[in-house]
Amino acid sequence: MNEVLTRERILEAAEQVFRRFGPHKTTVVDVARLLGVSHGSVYRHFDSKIALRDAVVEGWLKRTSDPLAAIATSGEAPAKRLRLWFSTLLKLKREKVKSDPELFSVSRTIFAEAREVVARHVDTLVGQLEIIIGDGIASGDFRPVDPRATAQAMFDATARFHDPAHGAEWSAPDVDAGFDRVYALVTAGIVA
Amino acid sequence: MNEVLTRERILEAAEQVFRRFGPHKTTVVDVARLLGVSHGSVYRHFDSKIALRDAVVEGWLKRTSDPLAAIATSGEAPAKRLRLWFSTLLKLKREKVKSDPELFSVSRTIFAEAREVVARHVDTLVGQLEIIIGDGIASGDFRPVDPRATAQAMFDATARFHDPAHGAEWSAPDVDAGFDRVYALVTAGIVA
DNA sequence: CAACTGACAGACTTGCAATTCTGTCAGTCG
DNA sequence: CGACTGACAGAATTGCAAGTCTGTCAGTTG
Repeated sequence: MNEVLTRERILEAAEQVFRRFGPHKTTVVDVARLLGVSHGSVYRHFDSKIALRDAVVEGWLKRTSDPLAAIATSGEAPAKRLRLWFSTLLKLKREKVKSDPELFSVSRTIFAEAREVVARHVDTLVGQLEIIIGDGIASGDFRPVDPRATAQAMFDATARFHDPAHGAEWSAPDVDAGFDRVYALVTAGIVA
Repeated sequence: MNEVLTRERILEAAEQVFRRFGPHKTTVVDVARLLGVSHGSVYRHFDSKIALRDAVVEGWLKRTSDPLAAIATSGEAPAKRLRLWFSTLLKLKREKVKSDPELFSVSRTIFAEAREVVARHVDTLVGQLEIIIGDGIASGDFRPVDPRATAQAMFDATARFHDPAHGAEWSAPDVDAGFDRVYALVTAGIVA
């Protein structure tokens, strides 16, 4: 209340309110109220409600990409690292559906609206895959494929198992078997 | 008007009205009116509006699976046949989004609500892929993989390019390149 | 008597008045 | 003078009254 109003404090409050009321019900006035300021003050730090929402989504997505970055740049053998990267991605995504299915289903809409932020996130993830594949080629574990194109293709090929658009299918009992089949197929194409 | 009222005539009329007013706006009374009967008569042939809608969608999906069946059982070389099958699948799906986005969007709703119709359709398609892959193994063009599991994996791996949940992404300019990358990756794993 | 109608109850949808929200900006405060 | 407020216009959303639809069934028709 009596501290300086910063971008960070607003983001923190916004996330708290998003979580409580859901992103669509949340108003700028709600966020301002939690901070004990008028909503006009929020507009000194964010150009629009959309800018604020995008910033919150960005932070939220970062919580997925950061642990994956650690895996991508670890010293683990590329084949093992690749498998761990994917299983962690699926684990993180599924935890999100389970822990808050309501927020997850709303997040699908939010993602569709915040295309740019999500595109950047996907780019980050594909970049991480590219590093693993590049390392695998260098070590001779993978065939000399184009790392960027292959990273993109692997990400797209596994979309059914990590894209929020398919979230409803993840509770089926045979999803794990389905992913294993796809993973076996796509890695069959790159292992030396 | 003066002919006997059959399931087929109702389906025909229903499809016509669906196409004209959009499936959400269409009422059972609209369908009955086009046939010159009361809506009560429609209920002699279909248990509910949902049953009628499902039957219409079933016929619609058949228009995708029938031409694909012809390709799957053609005498073409398996590798070429596989490629043709997929490019036809994508072409048909994209035509549907373009020519009738309203009807297309309802099929998305049906995915969540009445899974049975769609599940049967997907089973049919995977079965067709299985035939092509089986033929390819017999001819020595493909490695001796499990045809059913591989068919399922190929279908899942290409979901982003044919699953209605991703329909909005198909208008992007780089989708074709994206599909080519994924196709190259998954076939790299099976060609002998 | 089989094929059909149309009135009906309750579920669902629509339109729109009332309310609430966003984004601005002239004005206050320390 | 820079951080902040709050009244305001127009956009967006909500709630709910009025209207429409689904599914049924007793009654009509050829």
